[in-house]
Amino acid sequence: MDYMIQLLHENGLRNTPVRRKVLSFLKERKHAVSHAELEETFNGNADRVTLYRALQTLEQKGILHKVLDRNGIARYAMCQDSCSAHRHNDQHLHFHCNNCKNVFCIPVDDYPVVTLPKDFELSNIQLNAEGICDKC
Amino acid sequence: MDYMIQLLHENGLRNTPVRRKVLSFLKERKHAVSHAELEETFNGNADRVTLYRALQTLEQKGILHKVLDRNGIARYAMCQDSCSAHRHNDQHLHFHCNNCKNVFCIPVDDYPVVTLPKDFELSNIQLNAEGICDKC
DNA sequence: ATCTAAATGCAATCTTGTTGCATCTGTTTT
DNA sequence: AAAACAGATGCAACAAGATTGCATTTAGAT
Repeated sequence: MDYMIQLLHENGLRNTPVRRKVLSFLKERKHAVSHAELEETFNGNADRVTLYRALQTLEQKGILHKVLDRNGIARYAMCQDSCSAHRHNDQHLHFHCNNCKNVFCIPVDDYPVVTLPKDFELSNIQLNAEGICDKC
Repeated sequence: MDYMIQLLHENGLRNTPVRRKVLSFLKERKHAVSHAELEETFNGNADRVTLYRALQTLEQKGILHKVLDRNGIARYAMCQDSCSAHRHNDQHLHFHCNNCKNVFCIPVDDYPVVTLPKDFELSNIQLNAEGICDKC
């Protein structure tokens, strides 16, 4: 719990209940969580908008990782240490479970090397997989 | 133009103005197009909903390929010949231009092979790239 | 304890996409 | 060529995710 406070402080963010709770909730999960799920856990103790803004802020600071699920809905997960406000380390695979709809971040050893057509400038590559997760 | 009619006929779809126009428009483009863009080109001559339904139908028949852009918004492109109603050939990369937001389908030779954690069942993998396209 | 910028809560709004239903039209059949 | 019918369209209403404006509250600095 102390860690959350430090994390917020390091990033020049105020230590507020919503942010603390979002972080400690996501810390526990190994998969990316949607706004709706998060809102449920707050059980009416946080405004929808506040939650949206908290997630947005935490993502911009490089604390959370944002990934769109198969329906284009945003999900958030704790970043690896290697992420920062300026660069998210995307060198992992996002596994989308077709049953529970959860998104899992899975490390990948040999990331594919791709050559693009002329005049295409690459900034990063993402790998997405679809299937059924271990719990389903 | 005759080709569109044949294409619709082959798939047991009626030859309607909206479908024909959607197809001939997408035929010209080398990138995936959103509903909004498509609606613009119709200039008020097609209902929003009709357009949504046309795109949906064409995708279900394996004529169009659907891909979500960086904002979770659906974009459609003509499928390769290898696509069918039952199986979309996804063995290509989707390049998302950070400037014009267009999505390009780019063929890839060596598709990555990934090993997942225990009890994860893989059904398919997609490759997404981000950057700046040739025109931007 | 005071002060201020940052965070929150609420209402309103926007965008993407879907559903129900009455009407119209492409195609098939006679 | 006309009738018939399933399939396609248009309109209105709705739903979910997400954003914006603004007044109020609060964390943290002085």
